[in-house]
Amino acid sequence: MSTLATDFIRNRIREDLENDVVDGTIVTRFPPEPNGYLHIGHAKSICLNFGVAAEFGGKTYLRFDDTNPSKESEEFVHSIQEDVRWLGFDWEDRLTFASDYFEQLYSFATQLIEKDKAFVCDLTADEIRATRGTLTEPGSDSPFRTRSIAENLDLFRRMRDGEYADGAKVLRAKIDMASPNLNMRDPVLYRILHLAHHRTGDSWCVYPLYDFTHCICDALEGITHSLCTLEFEDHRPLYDWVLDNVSINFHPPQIEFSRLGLEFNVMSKRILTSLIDSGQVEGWDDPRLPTIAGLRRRGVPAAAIRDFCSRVGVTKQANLVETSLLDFCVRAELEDTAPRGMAVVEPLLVTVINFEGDDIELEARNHPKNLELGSRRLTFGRELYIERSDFAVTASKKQRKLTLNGLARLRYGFIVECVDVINDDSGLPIELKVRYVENSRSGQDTSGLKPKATLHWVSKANAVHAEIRLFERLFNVREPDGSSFESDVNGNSLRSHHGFVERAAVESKWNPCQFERNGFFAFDSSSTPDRPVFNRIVSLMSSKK
RNA sequence: UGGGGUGUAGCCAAGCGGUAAGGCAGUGGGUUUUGAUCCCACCAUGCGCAGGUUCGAGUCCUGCCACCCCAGCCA
Repeated sequence: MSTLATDFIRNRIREDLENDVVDGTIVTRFPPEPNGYLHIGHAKSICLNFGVAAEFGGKTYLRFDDTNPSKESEEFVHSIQEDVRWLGFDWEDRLTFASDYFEQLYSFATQLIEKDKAFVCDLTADEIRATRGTLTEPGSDSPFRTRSIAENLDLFRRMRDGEYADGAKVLRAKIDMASPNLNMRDPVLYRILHLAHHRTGDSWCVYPLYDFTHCICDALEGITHSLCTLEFEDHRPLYDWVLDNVSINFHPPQIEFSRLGLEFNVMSKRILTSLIDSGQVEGWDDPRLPTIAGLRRRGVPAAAIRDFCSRVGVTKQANLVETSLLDFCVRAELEDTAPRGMAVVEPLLVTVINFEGDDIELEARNHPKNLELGSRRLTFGRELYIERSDFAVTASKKQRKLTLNGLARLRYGFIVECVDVINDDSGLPIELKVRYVENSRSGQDTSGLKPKATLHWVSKANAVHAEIRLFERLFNVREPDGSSFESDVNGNSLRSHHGFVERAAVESKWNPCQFERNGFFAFDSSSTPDRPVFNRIVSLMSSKK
């Protein structure tokens, strides 16, 4: 976090500053389309754009690229702002919308017509596709390409005035139908869409396309470095063409970097949307999703996401980052600060048969090293719970478990010896009878006993019933493409348990916290005081074999 | 077989002609009442391949190969 990043973009900016190609202040922008929630791939771009500006004393705009009213909505502009803010970035007064510039955009389009650089085309979408040519063959000119400037001006005006139906006409740039770059084959600049826009309402029925809009907005806002992902590399000539042919005295350079790939995850908004629509997950904030809202609900700290993005770096190489790196960042962020408590996910009842009288109060540190986190009282009594998986009738020497006739230490409490196991009809243990060693109390142990296992536990008197949700990867393939949810989606990605959490963790509202030996947890948003729900953010690292 | 890109360890990623950073994962060891944390050590005679230039090449040149992106009136 503290080492300053040196990637090809920051190097470029440093050079531009030194060579005075920008005058002192660098300006970037994060330009999401409000047609979905943000995901961790967007976080990479957000961290880059806002991070770079902060590092070089510059400014960053949050600009919504809202040129397609058929897909966009106010819900998404709200969620996106919330997510960017939560990630820790501030656009101050630089919140803009491409739709703020619709009037200027329209007049720039008119300019293009006047310079004979654009024309109104009556071809249908299918006809345009058919005359675009292929990757290896040139396209052919539209029969409307030779319309007079005056006619084009008139027609474009009438498009705006609503005289034509959707799709009846488009405005096209007049470039080169034989260009090897398909984006340069007279690309469509404006289309007719009789659709209300979430910000401009019914003011417009013609909407500009990305290639025409984005570069102009960048120029108008004085963006000194327009950073985008690799798939726009082929659009750069068009980005430049538009700015070169319109009266704007500012021309940002477009610089492309590779998108983030995270194994066992999808970043595609299309696939994310279908996951939600098909009920595979609960919504955009499902804790199994790599969305910012999902990560936040799961309990992942924003700082961990920032750290992750910084560790991943910025290059032009296609990448598929392992989830272990994200897990590492989450653990690293929580290790020093998360209070420790104990929770039993799959409880097994334990009766301490030689325990009599009042419960004993024990003291437990809330963190093994960070003493500022203080300590809490634990009660030890006749009945308590341990983790089912911590008991086995017999176990190898390698395994650290409580066994029949074996010893184990209850963390911060006493050493116990299991003297009997009671099974249900199917042979599953339902209760353990143990004896505790009176002089083995933590901190004042004179028993001389050294059990291999230290177990987490919750005494019955101190236990709060809680739903505990454990997550696994949503997909069981490293690079899901969304083509087959049936085979690719992990049916076991959510396992909900009814367990017990020690009272202090619930009452003190530790969030996030660590349940020792189980992982880091956070309250789910569905949690209520009398029905706590915990999400496991990430398990602990384990060297167990 | 058009155009645009990218190839350095299992995964990221530095390197900008002077003899392969760092992180994650992994392995071995130490500390430890969380199989956690922390600490130490190990982990590319090798940089997609083949030639060439050079005293010297991951870095320069040539030729191959592989992979990614592009034929929306999406962004």
